[in-house]
This record gives sequence, structure tokens and C-alpha cells, in this order.
Amino acid sequence: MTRYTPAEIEARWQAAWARDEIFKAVRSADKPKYYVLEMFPYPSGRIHMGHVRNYTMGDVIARYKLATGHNVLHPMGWDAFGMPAENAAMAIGGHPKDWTYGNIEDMRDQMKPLGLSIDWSREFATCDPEYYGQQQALFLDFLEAGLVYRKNAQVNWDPVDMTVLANEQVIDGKGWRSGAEVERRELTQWFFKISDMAGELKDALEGLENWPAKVRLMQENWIGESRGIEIPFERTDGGGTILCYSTRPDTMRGASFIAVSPDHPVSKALEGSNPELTAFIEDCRKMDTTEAAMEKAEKKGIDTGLRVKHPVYESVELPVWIGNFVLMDYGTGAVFGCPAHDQRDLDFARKYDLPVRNAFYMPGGETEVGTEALVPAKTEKVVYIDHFAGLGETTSQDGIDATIDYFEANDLGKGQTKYRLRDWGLSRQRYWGCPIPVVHCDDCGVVPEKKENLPIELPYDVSFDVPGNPLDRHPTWRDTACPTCGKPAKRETDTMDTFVDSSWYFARFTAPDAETPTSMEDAAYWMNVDQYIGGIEHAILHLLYSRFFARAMRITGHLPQGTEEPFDALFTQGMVTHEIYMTRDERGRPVYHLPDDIHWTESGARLGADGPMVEVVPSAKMSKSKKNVVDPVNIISAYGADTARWFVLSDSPPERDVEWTAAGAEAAFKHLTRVWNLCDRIGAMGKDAKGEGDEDLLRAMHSCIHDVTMGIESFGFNAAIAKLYAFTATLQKSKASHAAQREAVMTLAQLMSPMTPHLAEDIWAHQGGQGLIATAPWPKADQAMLVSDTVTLPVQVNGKRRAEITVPTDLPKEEVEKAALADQAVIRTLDGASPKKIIVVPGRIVNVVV
RNA sequence: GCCCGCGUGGUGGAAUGGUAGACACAGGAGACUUAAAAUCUCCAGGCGGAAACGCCGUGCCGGUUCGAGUCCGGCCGCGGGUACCA
Repeated sequence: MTRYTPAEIEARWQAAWARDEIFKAVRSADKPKYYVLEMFPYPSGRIHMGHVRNYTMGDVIARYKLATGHNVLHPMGWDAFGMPAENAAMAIGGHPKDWTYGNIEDMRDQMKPLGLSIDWSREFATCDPEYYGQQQALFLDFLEAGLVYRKNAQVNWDPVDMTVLANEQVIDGKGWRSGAEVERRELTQWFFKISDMAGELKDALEGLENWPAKVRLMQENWIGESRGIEIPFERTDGGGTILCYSTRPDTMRGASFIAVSPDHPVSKALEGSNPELTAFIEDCRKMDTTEAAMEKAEKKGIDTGLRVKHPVYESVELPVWIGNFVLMDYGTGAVFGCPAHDQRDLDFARKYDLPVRNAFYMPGGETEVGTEALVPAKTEKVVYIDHFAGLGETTSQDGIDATIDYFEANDLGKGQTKYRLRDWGLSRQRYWGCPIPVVHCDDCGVVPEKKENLPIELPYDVSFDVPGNPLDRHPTWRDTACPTCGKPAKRETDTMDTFVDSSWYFARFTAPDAETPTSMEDAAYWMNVDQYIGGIEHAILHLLYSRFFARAMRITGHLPQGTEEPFDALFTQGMVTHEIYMTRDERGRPVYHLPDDIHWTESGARLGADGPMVEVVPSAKMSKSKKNVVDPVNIISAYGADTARWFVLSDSPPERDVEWTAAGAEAAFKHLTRVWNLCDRIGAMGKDAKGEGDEDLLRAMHSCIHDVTMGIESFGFNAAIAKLYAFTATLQKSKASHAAQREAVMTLAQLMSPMTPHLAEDIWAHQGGQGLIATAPWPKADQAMLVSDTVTLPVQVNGKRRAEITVPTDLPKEEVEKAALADQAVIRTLDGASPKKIIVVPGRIVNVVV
């Protein structure tokens, strides 16, 4: 008897796959193509369990598609630009480029032993000049097509470090390194005009049938289409009008104030005129720029002293307030407040003693609004009071529509469809990103770089010992000639948001060496991605940006028609989570520790055997910043890749988060050893050995083929594996003939091959299979072997299970009813009562209702 | 705050509106063994009962249905996103 030695088996078969180049993707007309892609990793330095889970799932699909006769494209690359590389350079010295490429080397070395069916010849990193140079070409084409523009926008500014901070670097309103109170500062920045496509991006969601409904819903809400109206309110001081946007113009009667954003032109004009008001606006500027911070902050305001006329009730004047809760980016940056029918407005009105006036009541009751605003569903009927357009009892939705019509007819306002989606700011004041290929010329202004000068490469000789963007203070890099007039000019020092890098890499994979961003021939053949797999945390931004990019690339001639939605099917896997271990430094800030460094003692978790106690924070997504990561390399070296792969697939449903625990890998290894031993035993049988129960074994086999195939197709990997466990047990106990057992074990190996490809190859070879199992045709379930003659039905009385009957599968309903009523347990439960109704669901259940 | 999910034994989880707890981990008992490991067999939601069996049970409250873990409404808890983390 031989032993299961994964290290040896896995190396051997990986070499065999490489030798035959079976994973190399080549265009071919004789097979249907299948493009499977997992979201590419950020090269943090170590692969973690989330990666193993993600890439193993993709690999199962890729290998299954290969076995079912597809021409598979399954590439891998690196999302290599980003902040952590600069942070590492600041923290430990070194260069972001060296750090990143070193990490890529390490991670590739850790990933390759997993035996993924990847075409490594297509690998690239987004920080390769060959990639980001093409990205710069795309930028120039987008610019020419009017898809990119510049405008002012606010950033988090650290006044001590004199640098722009990412939201993640702002902790409780303070800079993470300096501890200084962060201010908002306005900079001129580059934007993609994604808002122009808002309606289309929303409408097209409906066609994404193979996307999770939750992702489509999240995107729809994010785009946030709303039908409303823009209403100009005339200032009483003759200073013009203030344009307000409202989705509830039907509540106009209840309007009791106007609120404008602190960034609104009205606010800016008043700033400095009055110390109190100036202080208020300055205070608003200290708030984080994040939506969450603004929404959670206490709602505050200040009366500007300005007044506007109510557009309908002309005798009414409304005060104009500045409100810290009004966003300049949404609508017109000004709203009218109707406290009776909006909770936020009501809280605001109660706080500042503003009037609360109903625009409607619920039918049958004129109740006054207290601390809760009256906000019924739009489909509910309400009774409008003294409505200018003559509305009485109707739904809010009808009220809104009628009001918009009335306002438009009387030239009081204009109906508008607006979106919450804002344009995509792509400028970053950082070094480690794709340089924006434009030049600032004193005479010609902002000038696009010439394509022949691409790539505009990052300089290597930079330092991170002082805060700020090293490109800004580089002695010569900025100096260039204006592409238009040739005079000395300065390069743009902003680099691109890393989301740009990941918004088109899937297209680049179809022709990674092309001299242009894409090759139309290759894109036409390989696009779209048939199955995209990645974390749910990317449900909105990455996927929405990629959808925008696909459209923009279509418009600029970089992708063929039909690629506007680049991902035909999407699967969002859950995250791998782990407890977080934390101590605090002398300033009370958290310091995180790796699970490997934690020692569990009777008194709790310690850092090292006698070290300080560690605070255990509940499980969260494994992330480098929280250090709650587990190293899969240990598991691979202890048990082999097949065990690691089997384990991550078997333990929980792929879309759900999984809490990592060390237990379980051992069990997976034991099972694979059992399968190995089984193959060994069958191999040792006499070729002509007869036995009993061939039919039963083959029936179980066909049922397993069916269930595993369905499981793989529906991402039910854990359920598929449960079936494989059961079938293995059946085969282990089987006394069938050698021929039947050999067929069974070879089929078992095939069904396992997407999950444990190395072990499967070995069993296949051991049993004398032809060629590689990876390219052997996928087994088909014989329908005739799946049906049985009899079926066991549970019998319920009033919905509670009381008995079981076994009847012929094709027994007519009336006969099933008779059989159920004849059952002793049913008779006992009925206790003489006569059934009112009997429900027979063929093949499933019988329910007797009394 | 807002948007989107999730919640089932000691644990991970299974279950087209149709027998809740498949499969596995941890646990218990047994076989083999001088012994241990390994392997194999069996038990195992809770309460009551010798057993047959009965009652309860899928975060909480209510509803729809012959029948609800699954659908609907309202809560609670946890997680993801919240536009400069990727």
C-alpha cells in the first residue's frame, strides 16, 4: 500500500500541465470560448485565505468549463498601484516600486503551488509602464471625447503635514500621523463624466440577469434616480433667486425655511460679512468629507437673515438658513424645509423654533405633528389641505405628479430627473499611481500630452522622508516642453485613482501585449467576461466604474459593440473574517497584532507567552491594516494544495462570510487520504473480480454526477462536496465488481478534479485513464439511472409530520391518498375525525387537513 | 444617518413554500492494539419518558398559507458599502 504524498504528486502534475500548456488560451473557432476572471489581488506581500477562496472558486469554474469542451481564458494580474506601497516606504524605508514588485514575486510564488489553471503568459501588473502607458492613451482619448474635465472639489487637508489625506487616514477628524485637526480644502481636480451615463447605467442593470439581485439593487440606489422639481425662490432683497430642488413639491404648503449648503454661492457671498456666520461656515469645513460623517453629525444651522418669497403663497416669506446637512454635490445645493413631512426638517425646526405646518393629513384625522414627521408611503392616500392645484384626497405620488404639472404650467418651476451619482474624481495627489498625461503651459493652458510620448513614466529617484507628493518636489521630472507650442512647461503631478487601473484590466487581459490599449480582434473574441468572481465589498464602486469604462472604451473605439456590460455573470463571494487582536500605544491609539503572535492562556489572549493582554475585537474582514490575517502557505506546506482547496470550498457557502478557524484542514486531509487509499484498494483488486451491488453503486454514481454538476454550475460548492463525501462512503462500503468500482472511482476523481486537480490526475493515471483528467470530457448523468421505482412520502396531519409511506413513484394521487389514510399512525392521530381536505404533492408530501 | 445583506444544534453549515439539522468538525461509546496514534463502527437539537412516543425548537413579535428556516410587516443583533483603503 502506497501513501498519499501531496508534495510529490502536486509538483509532478503541475509540471505535466505546464509541459502540455493546457491552460494557455489561444483563439480558436472550433470551441465555444469561456472567460472566467477573479478580481485581481492587491500585492500586499502575502496571499491570504480570501485569495485562496476566491481563486479556488474561479479555478473550479475554469476547470469545469475546460472539461465541458470550452476554450477557456483564465488570467491573473496585479492591482499594483496604491497607498500601502507609499505607506510602507514611509514606515520602513525603501521604494514603492521595489516593495511592490518584491511583493508580486512573493505572492506569485505563494500562489503557484495552488495549481490554479491560469494562463500565466498573460500576467501583468498595473504599475508596469506597458500597462499604465496604455491607460494614459485611454485617458487622452476620453479627454478628446469630452468624457474627462476639470473642476474644483474638496479634499481632506492635513495642515501640519501639508498633505492631502485619504478618508481612511482621517481618524475622528484628525490626521493619522500628525494628529492635527483636518480641514477641507478646495483643489482643481480631474473628473470622469460618469453622471452623464447615470440613466443608462441604471437602466442597463435590468439586463444583468446573472448578477446577484442585491448588487443590482445597491447600484440602483447608489445611482439614485429621482423625479423632482427645481423651484426658484425669489429673494426679498432683490438679490435674485435661490434655486431649490425637491422631490416632494406637494408639501410646498408646509415649507417653513430654505436651507443652503455651507459651500453654496449664497453662503460664500455672506462669509466674512458677519462673524457668527463666518465661524459657522468655518466650523462646517472641519467636518470629514465622508458622507457617513456628514449624515451622522448633529444637524446644525444658522439664519442668514435673508428672506425669500413663497412661490405660491405670495404673502408668506421664508427665512434662508445655512445647514450643515445640505450637500452641495446633490441637486442644487439648496432645499426647502417642510418639517411636517420630513423627519430631518422636523428635528431642525424643533431645534431652532421654526414653524411646523401640515400640507396634508391622513384621511379621517387632523392630528398635529409632534416629534414624529408624517411621512406615509407614496402609494398611501392622504388629504391635501388648501392645495394650490386643487388636490383633495389622493396618493402622495399623484400629489407629486400633479404639483409638478401645476408648477410647469404656471412657469413656477421645472420638472427634473436627478441622480445621486456624482462625477468620478480621479485626481490623487500621490506618487504611486498612473501619471495623468497632461502638461500645464503658461500660454496654452492645460494641454494633453502627445501619444507618441507615452508612457509618461514615474521617476524612480524620489524620497518619502517628508510628507506630500514627491512628484511636486522632484527637481526635474515636471519640466517638459508644451506639446502645442514647444515652450517650457510643467507636467501635471496628480496621478490617477487606482480604481482607474482596475476598470479596464479585464479588457487588457484579452491582448496583454497589444501596442494599443486593446486589440479589437482579441476583444471581439474573448469579451465579455463570462463569469466574474470577487468580493461583495466591490459591489458598487469597482463594478460601476468598470461599467462606465466599458462604455467609454466603446465610444472611443477601444472595445467592440456588445461589451457595454463587460461582465455577463457575477458572483460575489463572502469574505474571510477573523478576530482582531489589539493593544493600544501610549496615546491610546490602536496597535494590531497577527493571530500567529497571539498566545492563548487561561486568563485570555496575550502577546507572546508572558506578554501583555490583548483586546479581542469581534471578527471582521481579514485586512492587512488590522493584521487579522492567516497565512495559507502554512496549510499548503503541511497538507498540500488540494487539502487547502478542498477545505476552503467545503466549509461554508461561497457567498457567505466565513470565520477562519484552524480546525478542519486536518479533516480535509484525512478525507483526501481516504480517497487515495480507496483508489489503491481498487487498483489492487483482480481485474475480473466479480461482486454484488453493481447497479446500486452505479445508481449512486449517476446521482452524484448529477448533484455535483448542478452544484458547480450554481456555485453550491459546499453542497457538491457533501455529495462527494457521501458517494465516497458508498464506494468505500461497496462490494461491487472491479469493473464497477473502477468506473466509480474514476468518475469520483473526475467530479473532484475541479476542486482537487492533482489528486484527481493521480487517481486517473493510477486507474489507467487516457491522457490528463483535466482535459477528459466531463461525465454525464444517465437520467434513467436517476429515477427509482418507489418513493417515501411523509404524511402530515394538519401540517405536522405523523407518518411515512412508501409508494410506487407513479402511483396516482387518489391511490396515494388511500395509502396515507390507511396508515396506522395516521388513523391513530385522526382518532375517528374525517379529513376535510387531502393535499398530495407528487413525490414530496401528503398533508391531511381535519 | 442612509443603502444592501446575514441570523438554523457545542461549531461550520444542509434544506425548488413540503420530513428542519444532510455533510463535516469538536464530543461520547465501542472494535482493533500490550498501549497510544492511525483506522473502522455506532450515538448525538432541547425537555419528558424504560421504551413506544409526546411536546418545544431556525434572533424577537405579528401576519399570509393545508403547510413558513424559506414569503410579507415591525423590531433586535452582526457584517459590507458610504464616492481618496483596495
